[in-house]
Amino acid sequence: MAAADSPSTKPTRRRGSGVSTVYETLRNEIIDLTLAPGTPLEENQLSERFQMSRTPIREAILKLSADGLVTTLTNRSTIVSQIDLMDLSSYFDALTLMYRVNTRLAAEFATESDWERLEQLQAEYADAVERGDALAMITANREFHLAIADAGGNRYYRDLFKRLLDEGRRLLRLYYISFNDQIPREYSDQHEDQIQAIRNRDIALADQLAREHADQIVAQIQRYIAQDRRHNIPL
Amino acid sequence: MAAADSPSTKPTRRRGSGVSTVYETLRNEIIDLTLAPGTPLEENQLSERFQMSRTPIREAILKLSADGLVTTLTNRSTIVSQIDLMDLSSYFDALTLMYRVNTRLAAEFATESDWERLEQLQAEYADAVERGDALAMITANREFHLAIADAGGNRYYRDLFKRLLDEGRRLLRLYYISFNDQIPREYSDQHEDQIQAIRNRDIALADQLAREHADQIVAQIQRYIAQDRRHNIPL
DNA sequence: GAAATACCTCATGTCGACACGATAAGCGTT
DNA sequence: AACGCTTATCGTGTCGACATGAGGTATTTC
Repeated sequence: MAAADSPSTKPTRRRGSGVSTVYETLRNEIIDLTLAPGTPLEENQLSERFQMSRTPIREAILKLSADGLVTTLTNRSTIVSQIDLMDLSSYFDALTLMYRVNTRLAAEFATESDWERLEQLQAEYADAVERGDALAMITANREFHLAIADAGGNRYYRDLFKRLLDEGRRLLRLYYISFNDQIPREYSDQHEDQIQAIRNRDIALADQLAREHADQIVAQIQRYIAQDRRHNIPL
Repeated sequence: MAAADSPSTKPTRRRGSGVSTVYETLRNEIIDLTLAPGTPLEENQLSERFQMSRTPIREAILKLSADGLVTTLTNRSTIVSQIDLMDLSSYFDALTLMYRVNTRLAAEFATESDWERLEQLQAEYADAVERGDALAMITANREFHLAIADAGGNRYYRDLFKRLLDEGRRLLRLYYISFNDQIPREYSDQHEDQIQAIRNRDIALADQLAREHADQIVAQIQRYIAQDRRHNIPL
């Protein structure tokens, strides 16, 4: 029964791997702006690209849809979700709040191993800053903040924070572009201060730092967008 | 081409309706505890029940999984998610915070039409309380609070709030059971006070009321669970 | 020449079937 | 009799094909 006649035609990836492969690949491409907002995702095309049937593709797209990363028009193609500038204030508001509550919880509940993980991730971040590697910065930054959320231990806050960081990674990209991929040293140092506050279980200070950190990022992005918009005003 | 030979064999629901039908049906059954936590969901069985292929079933289950309502074990059956009592404090914490921020935003930004909608929903809620109809209470209560979130206008807060209300509807069920499906009048009145605070744009008061409302529900559920647990202590 | 209409194209929604993995059962061995 | 191995069974993961509905296009009419 083992019709192993043509092993070449069967790369036979592991059984349940199809969906997650497609999901993670597309997710990264969307977040890194490799796939621009508005880009249509055709199942057939993806099917050919990933060398698998439409079924896993479909399920991956469904997951992306649940994450809000793609928008699916019924009976019509699904496209990469737009970054809508209308909701920016909502976004910044939520991001700031999640920064704060997660940092507060981390200051309250983080354990020694959490501290170590934070310092390790911060080291990676600092290294990326040193090298001027924007992609690495974004990744490390995300990991750093997610680690804070993990240390805080609230699943719901963590999930929303993750969503905000992911959905906003496209915005964050703007943030780094606005510095020409060179983050001033002081911004990186903010992370260090946060770690210290968390270690000292100084909830008030941690909250304050988180708030400042968020405000700073928000202000920077807003400045960039305002500037960018000026160029796009149609006359 | 129109092979309408056997119209009886083709009830032919509308094209894209399959997934959402299954999704909403199962979702309600899970939330109403008709499907107890741990119940396995077999695709074949559901396929037969809903009279459609496994594909739409599969996609519906995937959406439920994204909502955290079901847990899928790879290559193994998917089951209705457990209500894990470990995360209760996280849950209550997040619920309280979402109560507060959404109510604050509503107090700040709600328009006249929002007020009207709130009063209408509150009337429905009061009516359900009057009749002692627990299911209607839960539904109306959910609608009421979601309306507040809508009035607040922050998509991210709204979505998390919705998730909390849904995921917690199973818990909320306990809340109502603890009153024997009879909500004391004063709790219902809290809604009225909230509407007033929102209308008066009294953010501080709205926040205070939201906090008290949430605290109250949390305390009640915790009391119920503590009581319930005492019976289950194994010796 | 412009608008409305009918047709055509094509991506999605749905279907039935097959393959693989994992558990459960049956068998043989020590 | 207990343990390990082989085999049966079941459900998921994946596949290719068909049906359907929504745009786009060409044609026709005013």
